[in-house]
Amino acid sequence: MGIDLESASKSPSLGRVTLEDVAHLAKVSPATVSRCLNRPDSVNLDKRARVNQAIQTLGYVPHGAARALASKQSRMVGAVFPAIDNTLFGASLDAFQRTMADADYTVIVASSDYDPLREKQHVRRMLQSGIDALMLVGLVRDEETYELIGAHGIPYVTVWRLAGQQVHPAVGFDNRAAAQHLTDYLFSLGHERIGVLSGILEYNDRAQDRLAGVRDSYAKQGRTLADNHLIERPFGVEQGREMLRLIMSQETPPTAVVCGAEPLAYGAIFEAAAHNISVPGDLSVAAFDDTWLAGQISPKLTTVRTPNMEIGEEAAKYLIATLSGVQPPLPRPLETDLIIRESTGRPPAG
Amino acid sequence: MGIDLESASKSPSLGRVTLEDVAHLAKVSPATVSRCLNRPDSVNLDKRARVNQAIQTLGYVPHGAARALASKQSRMVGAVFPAIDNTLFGASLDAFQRTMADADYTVIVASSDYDPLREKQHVRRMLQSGIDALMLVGLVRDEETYELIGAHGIPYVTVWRLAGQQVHPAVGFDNRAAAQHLTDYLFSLGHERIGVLSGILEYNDRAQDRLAGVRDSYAKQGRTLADNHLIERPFGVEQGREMLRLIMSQETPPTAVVCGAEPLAYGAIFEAAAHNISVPGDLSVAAFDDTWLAGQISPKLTTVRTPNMEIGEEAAKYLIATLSGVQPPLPRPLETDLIIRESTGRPPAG
DNA sequence: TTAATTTTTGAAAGCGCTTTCAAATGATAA
DNA sequence: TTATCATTTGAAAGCGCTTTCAAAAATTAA
Repeated sequence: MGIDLESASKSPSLGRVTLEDVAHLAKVSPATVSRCLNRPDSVNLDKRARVNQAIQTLGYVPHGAARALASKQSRMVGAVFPAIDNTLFGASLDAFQRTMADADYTVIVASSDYDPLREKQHVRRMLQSGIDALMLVGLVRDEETYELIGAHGIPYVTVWRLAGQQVHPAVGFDNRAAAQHLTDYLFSLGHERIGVLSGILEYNDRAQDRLAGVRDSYAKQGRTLADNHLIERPFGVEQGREMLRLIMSQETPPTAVVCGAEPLAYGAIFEAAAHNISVPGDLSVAAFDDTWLAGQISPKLTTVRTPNMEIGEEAAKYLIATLSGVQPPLPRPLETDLIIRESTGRPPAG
Repeated sequence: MGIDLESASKSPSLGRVTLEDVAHLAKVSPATVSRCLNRPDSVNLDKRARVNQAIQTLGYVPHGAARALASKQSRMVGAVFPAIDNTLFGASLDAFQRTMADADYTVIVASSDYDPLREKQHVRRMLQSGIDALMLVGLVRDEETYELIGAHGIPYVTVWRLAGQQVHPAVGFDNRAAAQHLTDYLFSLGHERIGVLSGILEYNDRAQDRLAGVRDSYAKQGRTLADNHLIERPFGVEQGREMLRLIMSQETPPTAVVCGAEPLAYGAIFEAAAHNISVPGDLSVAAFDDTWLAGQISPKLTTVRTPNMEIGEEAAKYLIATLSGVQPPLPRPLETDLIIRESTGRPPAG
């Protein structure tokens, strides 16, 4: 059962160093050691010193599972993203993890591949691991996922969109308004046929919102988005190229396209170049995200800057506050900016 | 103390559902329920059915911390990357997480920002959380970090380079050989002055290896890399631009540059374009990574394809095997490919 | 100085599971 | 049928911590 003072020097790595070992060495009770770890102020100064000293010399590392079992909190939080191999969610995850680490939380991460069932699996697994809180992207998911979380009674937050009618706490921005604003701008340049290159809409409420925003803008013009001016494909440059080809081969092609995400826009721009379609001369291209490439590529991309890092950070802060007993105000919507660069302009004369 | 048969229906969410509750409902002992969870074959068929049924109706979710405490394994593994907000490590993380999830492991992730002290912090925290295994990038780190891991006796694996002299298990590829190969190619085109645009070398053995590879190639030519043809900056497009400006303003600028990572190369290409430096006419540009952009940008980038996903997957497999008692063979070096595209060519005539 | 409070401490009872060990059951051989 | 062995089962003892509760020590008031 652990080590005591003398044997410590003799057999340094004989089994795990426990809190009890520390207690022995420091000549206090285990309870006191525990207090030193959790509420140091509640213990006498010299005893605290002795304990810290003992911890030091023994190289004691608390046993998380034991703590979690006894205290009913693990100091672990979960985050499930649709994908984690891209800059977009990567930035959110990075900020989330940083903020959590600063508050001494560890983060478990998983990617759902835009699949609600897979997401549910991950949530279940995380719940089982004992997470204290959870971050999820968007609001649309398998109902059972919400039930699982509810049954465990842990706080959670959804990100990358606003709550809408829903009751779930949300940290994000108004995709719909942003899309409308962007489309309004395109209309204001004189465009009349504005196409949409969207990611897969199913299970992706952010994409749905953006499409709705475009439609709102159309409606304001007393127009409607032509069916053949909306194309839907998975996110990716290749897909962007393909979609551009498709949409430009319509009988009456659009003079501008709104892309649901930046890779799509890059694909569109590359493919346009390959077909001698001038951007923005013949076709305006706009998108969302404003990643590091947007301002570098030629033509520089007109795009809506989305608060990727802020989302991760604010979501973490919200959860941390909730966990520490503070009931934080519902997070305010984050801001987006329309960044007008070179890829958009007036429609061609003809 | 939990719920029993009748009260279950009356008060569904009154406290946590425990294994004991399941045992009651199924009319077996807790031990048997535990066996159903862990080694189902060791329990009688109809009893197993009763238990599963009970689990179902009660919505029982095992308590991870309790399991970890009793069984001495948490089914959690850790991964700390220098950064997680980029496609490169993102792809590794993604593959790692996927593979781990398939083996029913949960992954804790953190980013160290290329800072060994921060990395040590994260490792400590993860160890405390009770991870069963750990993945780390590169070999160079605070010695104490290795000691911590050693003291806990958990398996670990390092990635993104080969083990070299070191005794640490490593899943990766030979950065040095790849860099040499790339530089050889540039020399074979007739270049004589090949510059290097490197990431920060300190604490980044991958970057150091790549630089060494370039030097190897120089040595083969009986030449040496001029000091002012090596520039070192953090990874980023902006930095790439800056470095290109710097290196091209030397008295005798290089006719080719090897970039330590792709963002640097894009920066270089963009900045070259801005200064009417033709790529590859006036300057050849080559890099590492082969991300989604490399083949799309103009000029298409000559680059070394690195096995990002494979790394994550193989690292996970290695750890999973080790954890399941199989002593896996030390992982073999992964392959890289030199992908020659448009950004490299013969040096200018003059 | 002593009594009344407040603060600090330790003993002990769990937290929810796994796992040993021995008992009970079932299968097989004689 | 009975003896022998293999398979299933349950009782009980932890795993390493936290936390209540009551006792002890330190502080303040009287």
